Amino acid sequence: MKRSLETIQYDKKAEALAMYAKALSHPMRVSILNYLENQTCCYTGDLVDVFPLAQSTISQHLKELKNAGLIQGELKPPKIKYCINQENWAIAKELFNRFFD
Amino acid sequence: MKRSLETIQYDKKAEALAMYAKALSHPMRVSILNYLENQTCCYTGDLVDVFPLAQSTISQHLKELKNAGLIQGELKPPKIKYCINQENWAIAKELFNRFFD
DNA sequence: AAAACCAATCGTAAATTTGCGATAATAAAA
DNA sequence: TTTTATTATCGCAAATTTACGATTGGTTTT
Repeated sequence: MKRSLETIQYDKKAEALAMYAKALSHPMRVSILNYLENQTCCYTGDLVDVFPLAQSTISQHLKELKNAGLIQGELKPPKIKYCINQENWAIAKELFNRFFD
Repeated sequence: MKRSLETIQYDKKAEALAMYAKALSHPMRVSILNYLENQTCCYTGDLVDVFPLAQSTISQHLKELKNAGLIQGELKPPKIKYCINQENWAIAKELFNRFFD
């Protein structure tokens, strides 16, 4: 896109909130997080069984959630166990709480 | 994108949360909402003065927030006064509250 | 060492998002 | 009625997102 030359500087909290919101902006990713909240943890394969999306697509969504810091993966060869990252989860929770007054 | 033929059916609340999250997924839109929370209401022109983005771009962001239901516009010719849509705001707040346990 | 298992990454394609300038639309004011 | 003020919309271009199948990369069995 034709961008302004200088990158716009936004408020740090606004940027952080937008970052987490972006991670939550797809129903599949919200569903994954809901699933994780109930199951405590899960493997990629569990999600592939539950949701009608290709394994590679689900893996991509997991990657985005991981990049946003909302989940973390633990090597449990040959599987990978994903859990919610409680620390960042709390940060996001606080951000949204404050945002919505 | 190459989509599955049948559209995937997600949980209604997951879809609603994702919809609101999408509206919040850009720092400019978060900034607009922060501004609106402090000022109660504002005109498009106010935002054009405050933020270094083209008027058309800001108008587009406002449109997205309106489509998501988070704000509403009141004709105040020749201006348009934007306010937070309290009803939907409360719904979104509740959704995020529940989501983050 | 070879085979099997599971998940990440690559390559690709289509859709969507973001941004801008230019133009249109609407209503008030002159 | 013409001009002015304000905001929305259009048309375009670049970037990003979403999705898939195919391939690769680690580990563990065999």
